[in-house]
Amino acid sequence: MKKEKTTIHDIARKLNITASTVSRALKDHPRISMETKKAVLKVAQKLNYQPNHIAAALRVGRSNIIGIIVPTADRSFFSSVVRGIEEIANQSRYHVMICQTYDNYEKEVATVEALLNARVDGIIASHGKETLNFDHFRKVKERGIPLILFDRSNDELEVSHVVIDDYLGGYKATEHLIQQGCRRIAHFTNARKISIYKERLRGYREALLNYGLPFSEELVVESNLQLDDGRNSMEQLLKLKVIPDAVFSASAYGAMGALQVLKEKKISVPEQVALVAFSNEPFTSFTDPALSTVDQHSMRMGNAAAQIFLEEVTSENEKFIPQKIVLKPELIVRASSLRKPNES
Amino acid sequence: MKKEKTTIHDIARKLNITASTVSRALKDHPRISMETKKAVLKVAQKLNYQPNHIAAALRVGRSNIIGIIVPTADRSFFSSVVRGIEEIANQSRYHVMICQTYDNYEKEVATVEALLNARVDGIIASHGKETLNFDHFRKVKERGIPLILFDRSNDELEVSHVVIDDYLGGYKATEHLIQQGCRRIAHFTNARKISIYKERLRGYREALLNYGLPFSEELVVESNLQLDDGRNSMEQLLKLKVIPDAVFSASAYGAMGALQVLKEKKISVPEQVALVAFSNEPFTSFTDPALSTVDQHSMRMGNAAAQIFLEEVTSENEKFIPQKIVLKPELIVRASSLRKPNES
DNA sequence: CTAAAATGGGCAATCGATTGCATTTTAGTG
DNA sequence: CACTAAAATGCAATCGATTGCCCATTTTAG
Repeated sequence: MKKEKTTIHDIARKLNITASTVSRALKDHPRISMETKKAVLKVAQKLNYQPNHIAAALRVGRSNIIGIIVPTADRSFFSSVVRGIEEIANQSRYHVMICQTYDNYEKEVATVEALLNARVDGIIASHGKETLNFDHFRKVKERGIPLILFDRSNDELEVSHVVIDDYLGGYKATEHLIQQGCRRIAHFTNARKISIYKERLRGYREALLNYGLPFSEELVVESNLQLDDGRNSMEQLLKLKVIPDAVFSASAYGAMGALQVLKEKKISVPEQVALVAFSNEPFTSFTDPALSTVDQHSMRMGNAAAQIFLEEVTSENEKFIPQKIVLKPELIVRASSLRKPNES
Repeated sequence: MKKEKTTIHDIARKLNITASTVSRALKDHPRISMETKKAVLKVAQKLNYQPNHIAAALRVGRSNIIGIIVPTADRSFFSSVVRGIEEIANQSRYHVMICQTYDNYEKEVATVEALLNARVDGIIASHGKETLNFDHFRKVKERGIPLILFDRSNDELEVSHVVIDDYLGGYKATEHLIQQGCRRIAHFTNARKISIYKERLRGYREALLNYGLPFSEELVVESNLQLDDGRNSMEQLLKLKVIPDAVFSASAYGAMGALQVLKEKKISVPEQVALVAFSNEPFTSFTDPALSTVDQHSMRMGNAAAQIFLEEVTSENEKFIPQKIVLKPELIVRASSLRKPNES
């Protein structure tokens, strides 16, 4: 394999000018004549010149890469956020580098380290469920590089973040169930008390309260919210003296598990037990009945995060005041919670 | 924001030695005494030294980054492959940079360019559906950097690739349906004739032939294989004088669309129409009935691709002979095609 | 017709780590 | 104690692009 690497020096030599001129010509610097620019461009073309961004990055101290850290890229929510980020970032000639932590704390710390060493210009992250210690993120700020958290976030950290109003989402979901006539609504929440789940729970609780319904501990089931957890939680609920007439799950997978169990036991959904889930994953519209969900406007979340990054990176020198953007979630009503079709 | 950047020179100064020694000490070079190494490590720690990989990359000409190009990261198949790649790559201190093309040709070309300029050490890619011209990939090889294609690939290109035996997958799926008693099996294929779909179709055809069933053009429906396409294709099939008693869809989403239509029309699955789909996306086990699928061993595919990369990158100088790895797909039988439960 | 301004480029340092080769230090041997 | 091999470290060039500052022509203005 021949790796004929063309550099600006090669171009310069060919034209009997210096590398500086070539560099400027390529960047359309005003101090270079049209003639020279054209000549340079032509030779660059002929020699198949490819700029070495590494060299440039070293010199100017910027890599034009945004590091993105997500627990996993295969959840529609996260990949949509990434897409939202790319949409904005690409317009400003930034590229993204996506890293997955698989919700593993060590891997998350290592990833931050790696991105820092790769000299990314900023990091947009959603931390894992295990993450309780945020020193690694603090380090990012100390190094003076923009950090934006999304979805899952942490208030102690003085960084920008864009989240959705989990409280409102929880409230809306619960209120909807109440309006559908449900009176004994259960809730699946995460055992790990990260804020998004606490907020969803709070919304659930407030809604009950507002509508004069009792809040009952036995109806709140903690788990990891995966499919099997949802199954177990549902089975647990079915053992109660009085079973619930609705379940609001803080995750789509959890709701899916519940749905499976209900179908296996021939309990009709939504007539006997109505279901609403957080996270509008695509598969939720494929189930039978289709799951009502709380949509998180993931794409918009990515847009917002990227936008903040751009602002933050340009206002570099001055002290940037961390921004906090809270998006409103949207309730998407599908068959799993629709008891009165006319009200839709 | 203070960006106190510690370099090896700072460490050197502190210890009255040279940067070379520090560099070697940090890399555990045998020519450096234990004492010095310890001292360097200590100071590095104290000064919170973070190596600048960009500088190193410029010098040694390697970035230790593998670029991954996928149409979209939010399909379970692709994200599993990525995970498989990471698994292997991380062990050898490589990081991955995931880029999505959204099946857009221009974006794919631009992405290759960007990765090349970012000086990645290798590219592992699955090209988009639109891609017919492979010059951008050819360029990668010309630059002497390893390129491995997976899943979707192209024979003209003399590069390594790891694919599954789409033919076998198509054959197995069809054979299974025949064994379940189906005699009039339809097939959803992609309108764009990329090889994976051609192979699946070929497998379907061979199976019919082998079992003495007629191949009928009217039973092969071309589309883009998304959810709505599946719906349309199914509706089209239902208009035939004699409707099929099974559908083998080349994509999971296509099968999902068909399933929806069948349920809406109260046509029982699998009794009246059995279904099998390619791609074992997680949601396929959530549907009702659960979809039988052909699993592509995505994680293993990623492992293999990364493995090839490593081999290729180490045998750098000698001419590397492109490897071709073909994985065997696995048929996962679920309710959507199980007419005789006992045979499972 | 001349000084000042504009125009077009060149020089050389720089970014931070790496590495072949040279040099110094240490240890070992007779 | 001198001498040499081995061990430990220093020197300086290098990777490729960028950029502040300086220099030489031209052009413009007065």
